[in-house]
Amino acid sequence: MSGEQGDAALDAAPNAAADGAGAAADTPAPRTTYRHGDLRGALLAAGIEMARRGGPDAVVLREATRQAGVTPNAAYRHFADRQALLRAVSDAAQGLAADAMEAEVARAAAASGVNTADAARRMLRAVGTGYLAFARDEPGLFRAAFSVPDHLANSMDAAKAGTAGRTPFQILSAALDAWAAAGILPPARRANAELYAWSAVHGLGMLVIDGPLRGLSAELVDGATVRVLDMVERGL
Amino acid sequence: MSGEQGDAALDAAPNAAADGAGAAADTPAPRTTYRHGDLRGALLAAGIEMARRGGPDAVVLREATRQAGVTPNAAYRHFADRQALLRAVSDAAQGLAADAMEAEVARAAAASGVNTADAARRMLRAVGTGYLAFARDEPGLFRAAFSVPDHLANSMDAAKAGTAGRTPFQILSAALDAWAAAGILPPARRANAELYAWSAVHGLGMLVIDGPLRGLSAELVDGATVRVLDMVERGL
DNA sequence: TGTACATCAGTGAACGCGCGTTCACTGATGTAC
DNA sequence: TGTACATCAGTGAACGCGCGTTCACTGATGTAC
Repeated sequence: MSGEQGDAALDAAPNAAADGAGAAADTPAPRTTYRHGDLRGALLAAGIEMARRGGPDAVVLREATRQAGVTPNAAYRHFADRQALLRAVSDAAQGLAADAMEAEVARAAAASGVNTADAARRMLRAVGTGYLAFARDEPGLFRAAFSVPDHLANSMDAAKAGTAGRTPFQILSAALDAWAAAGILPPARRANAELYAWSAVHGLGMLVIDGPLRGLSAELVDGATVRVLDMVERGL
Repeated sequence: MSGEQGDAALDAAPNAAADGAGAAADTPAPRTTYRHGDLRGALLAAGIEMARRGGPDAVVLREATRQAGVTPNAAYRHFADRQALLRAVSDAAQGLAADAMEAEVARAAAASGVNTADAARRMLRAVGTGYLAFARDEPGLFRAAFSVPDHLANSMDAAKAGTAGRTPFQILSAALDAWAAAGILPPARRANAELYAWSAVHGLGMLVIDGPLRGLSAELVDGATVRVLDMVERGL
């Protein structure tokens, strides 16, 4: 399940995944070879692109094969069914979210001073900022990553099971560990703190891209981002 | 748009909407009269029931007419198209969410003492608790209420426009007004406070019913609810 | 170095399905005179 | 009080669509000898 996160689509920078994983992605340029070469990658890339444009519901198996220049049923050599493709897309989208978060964390780390507590606080804010930047920049992928019904294990179980990989949940956990290490989060409050912090930023993201606050002005969303992070910082 | 909130389905208690608004709802009991009597209500009730079971995507026009014991195109006498039905369902679901929140608020008010600040705090917690109870009890309706893409105006604009009706947003606003009145929320912080509080509870709801924290144990969710509300209370 | 053969990625055609929506219509209703 | 008629809620049939999935197949690959 999250083992699929190691795919080519994920190792590249956020945008590279869509326009180049494998061979022919969106252009149905007729193959010259009988074998496709990287059909799985092409289907995944097409799926990611569809999710980008329309969220998880827009991921259509047949359309993915069309974009890959292949017969519909060829997909079944690589994915058991549509659900399986969707899960792979969701995992990839989570990986892209993680990219965005890590990029923000790296930026914050570069600007940080020596004070550990300060650095920890900055890191957590960066995690939230990156998460929300991803939600706003890529609402379709955001929903594909974090709103896929019957996607198997939940993040906490996966993390406990020790599944490797740099998931959004694990990045958040690391930031909270840093808080604990810096002494600004008492051990008693460390437990499940992921849930509370995540809830706040996730809620803002969903309300703004898909919910009753859709269409809120960019300024208000910017302000809300800062204020929600303030609230988390004070409230933890 | 939110003018549709005055429908019969909404004036009743949460569950009454589904099993009794209009005449024949889920049982396709053959009509005796040529006219249906309350086809609009029956279609809406059927739509609500479908949303309850499977969220907004499960709202199917044809199925609604089937449940109402009517020809597919008869629906077009009452709804311009599927979107219009979905919007009505979404409005109704928001009304049911408001019911759940108000019920919780009433309970809290009954238990409150004389201290205004305390009462305001309790009220806000009740708003959040009711909201999350609704999310957990009726995940399908919750998503129909708060996750319908291209549902027209956003809640803030609707509230500013003075649209009447007791929407979740307005209930939350009232609770925050009570905070301001009680002097526990400085005027400078009152602005847009809805966004921050709503984000936190909405995020928890979405993560838990539809997101990567799906399947979290009830105990953990209970605990998270309390802690998220603590966080909001401290953080505002 | 050459050949037989197992493997399996992709083909081609078709399936059943259910959807939203449109057409020209018919039947019951209730209002005007 | 009775009748003509406009209104409009519902019928019946059909449309085009695109989906996911299955079937029996064929063609290229690469490995074993």
